Amino acid sequence: MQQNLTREEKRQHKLDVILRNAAKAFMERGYYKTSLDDIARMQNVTKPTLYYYIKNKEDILVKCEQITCGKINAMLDVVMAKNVSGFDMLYAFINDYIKIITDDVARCHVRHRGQMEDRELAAQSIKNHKDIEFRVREIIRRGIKDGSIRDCNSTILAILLFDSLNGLTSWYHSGGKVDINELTEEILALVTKGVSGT
Amino acid sequence: MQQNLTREEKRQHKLDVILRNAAKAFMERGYYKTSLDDIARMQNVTKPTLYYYIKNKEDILVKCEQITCGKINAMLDVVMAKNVSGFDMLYAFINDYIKIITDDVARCHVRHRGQMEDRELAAQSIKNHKDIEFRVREIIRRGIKDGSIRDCNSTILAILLFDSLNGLTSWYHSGGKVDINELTEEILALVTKGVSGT
DNA sequence: AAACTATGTTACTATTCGGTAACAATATAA
DNA sequence: TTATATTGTTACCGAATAGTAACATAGTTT
Repeated sequence: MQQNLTREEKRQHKLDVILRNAAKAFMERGYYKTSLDDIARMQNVTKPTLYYYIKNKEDILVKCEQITCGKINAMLDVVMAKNVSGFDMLYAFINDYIKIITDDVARCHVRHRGQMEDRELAAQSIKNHKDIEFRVREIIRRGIKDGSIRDCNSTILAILLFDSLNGLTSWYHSGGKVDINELTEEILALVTKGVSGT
Repeated sequence: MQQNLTREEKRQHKLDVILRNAAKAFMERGYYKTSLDDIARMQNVTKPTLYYYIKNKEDILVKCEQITCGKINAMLDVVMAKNVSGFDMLYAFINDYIKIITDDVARCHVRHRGQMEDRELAAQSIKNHKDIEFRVREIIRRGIKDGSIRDCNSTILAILLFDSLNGLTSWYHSGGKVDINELTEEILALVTKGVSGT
């Protein structure tokens, strides 16, 4: 029992390392320019070993997605349960979302979302994101209803919001020059007030 | 002479068709999942024929970029020459930018910018975008100076702006459900006023 | 018409890479 | 200790595909 758990934990940990390294490489060199041999080398193992942890190359993307969507939905559960205005919910969501997606695994997911070659997997991937988008739209609708958010097309706003936040993944990476707190401040100010001068 | 021109025009036209078809395919199936044979088939020619018009596969991306950046810079020349406030310039830029990038060749450029395998080409590609970003930052700085734009970090604002606008390329395509004018309206309202309720 | 140039084809090469079969070693359990 | 499950390796296959060489044909010029 104790041994089984330890073994299972070791296994889980190795999978995490694989995903993290693969995600990082996919972001730096691109999915197709990163071979499974490359990824295996990072772990100091050989390619067939990877197949003990993943089903195939695409499965790496799927697993990155599951982890990331799980985090986002859990965060949304918390945020949407609060008894605050729609605007405050949206504010909290943006704040937390930035923290979640500035991570290699999440960045990898955002960049490759819906691009699996397997039709079913791609469809599922798109659905996962649509579900999240729908929940944010619900937040926006509540905000419009309670007057805390300007009356606008909630669908377009939700998409635009995700576009700008997800855009971060292509240039922001922890350890860079821009401080995440300043970045978050600027984004929240921009989303809240827009660019107009006083 | 007349014939030479016609021949040159025909050549240019064929290149345009190749770029347009390739760009569309790259957006739908992805760069690596679209083979040169696929692209050739769309023109009803064979792969080697393509090499009469392009240097290699990456050259398609380079040419899409040249066309698109050319358009954007020409537009910026016009917009920045106007004798109006920084805010009005930014407004005009956004309006025109949306029209430019909702086109397959431009979308292809945005999606593959800086991802060439050739180091030099990738560097040049990034520089091309940075130059444009710098010009927009200049617009923002002018707006902050003349008070028409809220005091903010112009670098971050420029990046965020491009992120949200470029994000359009991954979901908006002419002929879809969303009307480009309504989309533009919503974006301009969002950028201008933000999401806050009155 | 003849010479030349532009445009296109068929057939091939070289390489990369995802995935697998067969086998080896190590750890755990009985 | 012996049997079993887990984790890893070496060596290989098959398919895809970017790019090229050699050859064919149509259009243009003189």
